[in-house]
Amino acid sequence: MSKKRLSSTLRQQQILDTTLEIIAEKGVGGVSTAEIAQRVGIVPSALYRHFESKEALIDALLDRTHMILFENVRKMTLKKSDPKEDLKSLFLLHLEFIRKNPGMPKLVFSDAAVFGSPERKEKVLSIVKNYMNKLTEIAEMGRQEGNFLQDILPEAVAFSMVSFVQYVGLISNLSDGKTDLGELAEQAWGYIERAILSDHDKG
Amino acid sequence: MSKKRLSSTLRQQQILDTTLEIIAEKGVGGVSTAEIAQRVGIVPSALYRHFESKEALIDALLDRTHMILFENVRKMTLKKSDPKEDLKSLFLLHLEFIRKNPGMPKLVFSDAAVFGSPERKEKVLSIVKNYMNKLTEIAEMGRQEGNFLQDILPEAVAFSMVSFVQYVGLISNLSDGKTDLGELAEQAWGYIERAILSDHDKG
DNA sequence: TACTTTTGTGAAAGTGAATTCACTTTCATT
DNA sequence: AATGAAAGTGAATTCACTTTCACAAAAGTA
Repeated sequence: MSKKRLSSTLRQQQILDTTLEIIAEKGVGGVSTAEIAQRVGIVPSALYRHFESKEALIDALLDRTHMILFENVRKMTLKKSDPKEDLKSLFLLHLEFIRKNPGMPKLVFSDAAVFGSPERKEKVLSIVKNYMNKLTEIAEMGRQEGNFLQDILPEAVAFSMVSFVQYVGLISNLSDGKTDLGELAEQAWGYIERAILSDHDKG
Repeated sequence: MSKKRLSSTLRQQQILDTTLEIIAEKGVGGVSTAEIAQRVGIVPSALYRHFESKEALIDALLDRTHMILFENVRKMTLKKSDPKEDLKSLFLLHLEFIRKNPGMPKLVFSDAAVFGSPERKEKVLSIVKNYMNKLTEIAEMGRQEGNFLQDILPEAVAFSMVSFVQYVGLISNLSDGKTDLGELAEQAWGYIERAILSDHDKG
């Protein structure tokens, strides 16, 4: 009933936000125009003033997610103090991010992404690759600048991070938040650390 | 047209096989009674002679998958010759298995599993836990019997294996089989190996 | 062969969801 | 205030499913 009118650009962002929220709760498959509209406070058909179709909406969300993700990872840098702690804090930043934005990994790793149209898959693949490249780059920088990380495998950092996100996502979804993410992360980090850090970095 | 009648137990297995095939291609969300029936060579409504509903069919498939997976992992054992090679061959067995049964990880890690009913999630969680426990057990045995694997972290093996499956699955799906799984596995193994094997095992 | 049970068929009913469209309301601009 | 464009509404449409049901055909059994 609230005849609040919003400019299209604002409404669009609001719709995308809401959709990501629903994805966080129910996954991409759980998204319906009816629910988006209801949460936004408009009627389903009104969505079509802002997006051509539901698929286009998801694509737009993917694009926006790509940007945000890229922005976020761009800001991450190693502080080259204690390289080991540094790397760990990178992981924790990561964890913090997916905690605050639980919809993003669920969108990127969703069935809709994996089994979508070729264009959709292309899009998702480029997100993942881009992301991993950026992470690899960070690790590479850390290796060059720090005098401790000589034996690091930059690709291993990227690989581990992505695996990490997937794994944490899986477990926390399945166990309905009953699992302590912090603890899970600590544990996972323990394994990952060994893969990333070289012998003399460990002791 | 083919008025071939099959006993229910046979038909049931055939239906489950076909469904898993479709899942491998299109994901759980891509499964329809129409397509199952068509591939099996019967009419959609005939499916209801064998399963109460489509959901029940997926549940049955999950149960069967649980059994097969458990059987498979039960057969895996370390041969305690060269522990490093041994562990690697365990990974390769694993890879081989998911290559031959691409539907299984896609079913277990699907949105339908992750966002399904509480019972469904319970079921999937027990599959994953069971599986990881078994893997942990194997690694533990390897550590006790072999005289090289003293510094192994059994849980790290399980963790790495699951991450591995997820990661390989993701990349191979997204890149449409254009990625060489063998190569990807080699690379991933390189990272994982470092996480699992202790210092003196590496050299 | 006759009878019963089981499996398969085809049409139809029921569902839920995306999308279209003619119409209305709001807002900015003049 | 008048006008036009943009945003919102509600009803209707379409579509792809799943599921039900009465009937037919096959297999098993006596």
